[in-house]
Amino acid sequence: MYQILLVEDDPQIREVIEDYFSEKGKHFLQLHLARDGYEGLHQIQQSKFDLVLLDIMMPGLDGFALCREIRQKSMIPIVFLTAKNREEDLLYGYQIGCDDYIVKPFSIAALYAKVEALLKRSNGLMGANLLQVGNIRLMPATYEVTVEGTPVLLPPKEYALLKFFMEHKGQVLSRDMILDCIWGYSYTGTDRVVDNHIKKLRKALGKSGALIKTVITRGYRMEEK
Amino acid sequence: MYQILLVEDDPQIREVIEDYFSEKGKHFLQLHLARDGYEGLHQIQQSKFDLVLLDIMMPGLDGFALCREIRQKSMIPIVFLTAKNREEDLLYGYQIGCDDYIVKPFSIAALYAKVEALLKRSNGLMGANLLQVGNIRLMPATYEVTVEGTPVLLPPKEYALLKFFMEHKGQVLSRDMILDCIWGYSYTGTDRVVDNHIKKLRKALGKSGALIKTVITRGYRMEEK
DNA sequence: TATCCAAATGAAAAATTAATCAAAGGAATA
DNA sequence: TATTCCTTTGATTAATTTTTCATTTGGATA
Repeated sequence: MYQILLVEDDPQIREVIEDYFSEKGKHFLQLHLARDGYEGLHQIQQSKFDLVLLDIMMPGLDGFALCREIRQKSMIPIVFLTAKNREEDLLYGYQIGCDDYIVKPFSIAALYAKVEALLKRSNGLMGANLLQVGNIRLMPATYEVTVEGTPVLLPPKEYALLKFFMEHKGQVLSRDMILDCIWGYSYTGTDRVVDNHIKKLRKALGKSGALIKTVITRGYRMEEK
Repeated sequence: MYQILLVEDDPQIREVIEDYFSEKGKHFLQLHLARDGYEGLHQIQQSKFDLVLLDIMMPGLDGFALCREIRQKSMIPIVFLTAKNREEDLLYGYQIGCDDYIVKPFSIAALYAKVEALLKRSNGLMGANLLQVGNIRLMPATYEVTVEGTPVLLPPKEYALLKFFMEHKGQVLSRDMILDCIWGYSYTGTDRVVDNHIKKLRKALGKSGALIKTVITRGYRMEEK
């Protein structure tokens, strides 16, 4: 039984979603409600969820802030519910790691379908805190990495690098950012280190190493695929 | 020019942040330093700031106290810098009105990105985050460019050129102006470079390349539509 | 309209800049 | 101590930027 959390301040929307989900997904999922960001945060700290539906505009702690909070420690799928077609907001949402969004006024059926798809996708993968890109898999809990099913042993820096890339697949990551995040801001050496570790990582990943593309003058990017 | 105040007792962190911000944001923001809560409070009473970075743990007046103090009269964005993952602290931080926080040891790049995003958002400038002309779209945050939905990878100069045109669509931009803005005042070469990059850019944009018109003897202009 | 000149285009070579790679010394770890 | 890993270095390769120049286009003028 999947546990879903809906964080939404509009009681009417809460009710509509609850009705639909509890009917359609009664053998499949269970919807929990939070009336604002703080309540949502509290619930997330209390229990485990498989997916979170987040309204962006809420008094107090808004959807973005809550999303960042969640992303500090979890990769569970997050879907933003956003009023209006504010693409700028969505862009920001993607930057901080949202998985999808849906624009109000939306069709409940569409939302349900989205949720179902995300759950299936993350089933046994992300849900169990597992990162997957292409046929590279990384288990943060055990530090295990497999490529096409066969285990690959990575030294710490390469592992951290791979994890960082997988956590931010699709994004261009500058050498500066990589250095800050993996080496720490007190690191003073040259940024050729990054190149070299990228090289080693690509080699270690075999064919899948090609998923890490170089974006000249800007850094590197892992293909979403 | 945005005015940022950093209140932090650790000289090393102050220095690292100052260095990074004064380099990265030199055309954009100005960082002011305070060594403790009292100094911070004093500065805030003296001048206007657009954003405050607050260390939580400081001798004397701590970050929370200072935040409450600031919130008495101002809603400017406040970002906490907090050691360790002390969630109770953070929760309390949100309650007294902080906008975001970042956990030490943090990535300077991440902090910078956060600050930039908050400044833009609080200034309603976030809309300027997605440029669209015809069916060309450019996302400054991710360097992504799409034409009719399909991604186009542009080399740095071409990207900068396109961005410049999209930011000034409809205007005739002289080669001099383009050189000054993209190549910089110190560039001394010929202005045929512009022509050539225009040529490559048009080619890269396919049919949409025709949106960049040449205005003979005056320069180039991007059609608004 | 024909002619001329100035300006813009396009292709390709040259120069510059960035990324890759291998090797070796140093540091950390077992 | 032995081993593995990290970092630096510099040579090599790749990509991008700039220049050059022949060709084409546009606009003014006779």
